[in-house]
Amino acid sequence: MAAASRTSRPAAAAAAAAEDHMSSAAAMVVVPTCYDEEEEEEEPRPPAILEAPAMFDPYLTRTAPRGGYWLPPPHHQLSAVQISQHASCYVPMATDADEAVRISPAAHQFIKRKNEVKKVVCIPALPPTSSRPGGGEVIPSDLWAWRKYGQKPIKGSPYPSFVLFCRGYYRCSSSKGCMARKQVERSRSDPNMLVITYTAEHNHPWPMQRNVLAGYSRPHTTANCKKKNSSRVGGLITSSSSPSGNNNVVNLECQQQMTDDMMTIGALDEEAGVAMHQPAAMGCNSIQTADEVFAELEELEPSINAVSANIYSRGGVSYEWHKF
DNA sequence: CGGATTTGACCTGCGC
DNA sequence: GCGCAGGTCAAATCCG
Repeated sequence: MAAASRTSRPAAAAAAAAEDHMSSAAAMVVVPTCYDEEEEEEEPRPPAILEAPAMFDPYLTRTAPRGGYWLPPPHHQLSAVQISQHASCYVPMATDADEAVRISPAAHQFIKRKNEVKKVVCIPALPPTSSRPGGGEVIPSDLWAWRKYGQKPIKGSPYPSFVLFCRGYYRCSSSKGCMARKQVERSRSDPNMLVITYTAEHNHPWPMQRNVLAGYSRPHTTANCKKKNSSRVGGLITSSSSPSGNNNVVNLECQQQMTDDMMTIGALDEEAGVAMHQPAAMGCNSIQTADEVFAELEELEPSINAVSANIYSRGGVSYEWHKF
């Protein structure tokens, strides 16, 4: 990225390398050490290990004290979460306290633009499975309704033309005038890691009824997927270098939407491990498994599959993380 | 008809 | 001032 290349700051220089290790945080909830401009040259503080509150919800604004870790309850450990209280924070690795995860250069640039309070959440993008088909309703942890208002390809991403590597922009639609926003993107090094950046605060109480989740609840039905396929295929690709018109891309897009939805409803809900596995509830019931998606994707972009092949295991329950 | 997504265009901040 | 990249807007379109 140009912004990264233009800066000689150690933070920016280490950002990419640090991202490479994010995947290893897959079973930990982390609240990072705040990183101030004046502390740039300091070593990362050794984090304190705390016990997460029983109702810990990464999608809300709870944070641990400076330099602390949240150790999630066992049933949360399927979904990795990293939270930073400010986007300018360094996020210490969950599995390696000696090594800090730096925010991406892009985020760093954004921080310098707007001195806003942000919260960064990283979770693995798990594919849904049919382990609980048509299962009971899972009350979402994140009751906010988000409306997507933009999407941009991420500069510096290995394949910016793929929706998989685009950044989505969402604003709160629960209440008009609410300035809360979030950005959703994939980690560059680990496409299965989703980085969510929350900006601003909600200026209204939680919507207490599920039917207000308009932003989330719009079903991504097969019809919607088909719609994308038939009338918006071109829109799925933001660059001419992509294999437009290929159904594989549509499937990938559909899967990412499902992943976004999982984040929106709160993948770290008390039933996190289960909630992630409801294709029927999520709509788009013709979704492929991640393996299938990436297997087909290999035909389009062999390198992408090389990155992704080690992301999921069957059923999306266990993970093995590799660095490329 | 209301509310959602999509996406090209436009605006803004930053480094050189 | 210029160019680049991120962020936002708004028209088009779709869906229940």
